[in-house]
Amino acid sequence: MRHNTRRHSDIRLQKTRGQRGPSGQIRHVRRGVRRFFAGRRIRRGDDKVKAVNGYRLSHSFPSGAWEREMITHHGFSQGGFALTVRTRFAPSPTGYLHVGGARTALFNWLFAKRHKGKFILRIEDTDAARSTEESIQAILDGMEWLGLTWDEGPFFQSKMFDAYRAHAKKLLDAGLAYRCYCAPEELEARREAALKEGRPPKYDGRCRARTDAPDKPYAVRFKTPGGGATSFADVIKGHISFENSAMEDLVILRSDSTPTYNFCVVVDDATMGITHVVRGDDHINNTPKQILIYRALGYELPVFAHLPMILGSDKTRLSKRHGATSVMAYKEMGYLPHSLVNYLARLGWSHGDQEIFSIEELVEKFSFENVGASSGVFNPEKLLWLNHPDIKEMREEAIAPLLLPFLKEKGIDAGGDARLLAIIKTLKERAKTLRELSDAAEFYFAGKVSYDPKAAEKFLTKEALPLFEGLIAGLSGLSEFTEAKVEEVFNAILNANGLKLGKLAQPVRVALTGGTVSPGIFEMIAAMGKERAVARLHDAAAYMKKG
RNA sequence: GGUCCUAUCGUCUAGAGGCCCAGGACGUGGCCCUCUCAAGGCUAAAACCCGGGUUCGAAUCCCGGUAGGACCGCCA
Repeated sequence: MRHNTRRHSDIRLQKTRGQRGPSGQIRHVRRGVRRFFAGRRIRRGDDKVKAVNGYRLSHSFPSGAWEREMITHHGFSQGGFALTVRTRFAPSPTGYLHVGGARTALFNWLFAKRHKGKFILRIEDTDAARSTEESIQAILDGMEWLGLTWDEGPFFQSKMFDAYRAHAKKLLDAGLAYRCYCAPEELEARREAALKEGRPPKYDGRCRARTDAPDKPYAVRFKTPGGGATSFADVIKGHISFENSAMEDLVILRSDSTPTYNFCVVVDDATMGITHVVRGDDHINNTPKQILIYRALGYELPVFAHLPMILGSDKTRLSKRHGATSVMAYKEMGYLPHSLVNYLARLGWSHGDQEIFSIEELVEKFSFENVGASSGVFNPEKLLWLNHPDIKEMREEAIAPLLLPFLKEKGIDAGGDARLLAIIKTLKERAKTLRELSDAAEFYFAGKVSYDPKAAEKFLTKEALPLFEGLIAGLSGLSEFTEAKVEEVFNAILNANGLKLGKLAQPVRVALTGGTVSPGIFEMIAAMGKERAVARLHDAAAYMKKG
């Protein structure tokens, strides 16, 4: 049953368990539950009071608002002492860092930075068969390129098996878990049969009451409570509740005694002191299981924030079909890390009408309150649009080292070229990516210009020959080869012949670049340098005479 | 099939019961500027999933549909 929770805005948080803060110390802050509930369609049960992440929601707050930040910053105040926010990114090393993972990492990072907390990197490599060294490196590279530096780690789950086993033993000893001797093949057969008959494919718990201990390999299963519900207040999605009866007794230790995901996550997040678990909303269904384990282990719950997924253009989960999904692929396409970060931040999060943010602004303004609950489509065109101002506003000195590898791919070694900065200056305003910039720069370095046939036919005509001769003479005579001086030479010729700039600029453009598209004619000539410009004009003049 | 999540222009979003016959941005069309191409400026087309309810008043709150997505492993 759904409630109009907005009307019940007299809701407060009370501490019900844990040691983090005395009850009754909740400040009133203006931006409270109204928005939280308004946009989130929070559901609440019929009962007036619900336990939520160790707090209770109840209808008694006199000020009529609820401290939203209390959930967001859960664990903040402890008798006046600030506890630091600790977030983590926990990828499994089975491939490269993709944009979805990068966004999850970014939001974790942003939240930690925003609250001067710690951001932790943890590699979830319990599946030895699928985890690879290359993947680990690829993820690290991607994070580093994006500037998502971590304060602790990387930690590897594969090195912490003892801790998981110890925790499992604790549950076993407490009677909160049990040994399951069912063979995997047997379970698989039962699952298929259940699916076939339309029954939920849930483990029937047949080993739960077992008192014998056969000399067979066994898995350890967690005892899920048969009744009741497990609910939590997600900072992004609102109140979420699951019936315990729908959950099965999940395996926490495999028969080879390696731990499983849902168990490791809890043990790690709890022992690493993670205060805010920020991850994709594909984990929502895992959350109640994890909460149950937290409780069984006697650990305090973190705050959960489930980010909506990133979809492809056809609104299905983003995958290679939709184009590049690897973060490093964007580096290779000539994007700047800031653009990707800016784009990813804006995909799901917003701050009024603002589109462009510096990293500092992002850190300053980020809040889960402004993260939308619905999934978003990855739009490469908008990312491209964002990259443009980044390149435009970057100093030539900063662009140069990034551009060199792209030029090198074309066989151009511009490292020692004194003209490089001037060349970049002419190009950067009109390049959306570094790759585009390197493409556009190619003509500057070419040994000989090859003319686009159509352009040559239209512009490199006999009529233009006298103008070229005048230009060659004028440019050759310049002692100072600057943009302004070049322009003076042009103007003199234009005035003497009563022509508009277009009449001269286009033929010259073809002569110098081979095509009809280039930076402004004066800046381009100046950047090219006298020697090369004059030589190309000579070549063009010779071509005109022939043809 | 079960569970959970979600729903405003093609896309990202603003929206906190009246400031909304819905604002911004990308993309698209037009015009201006102009030595080409971009950029820039102006401008146009373009959305509240449907049905009930609450209310003097609903994009907004409630209920029900519908649609999309995710998850249902001894994967993570």
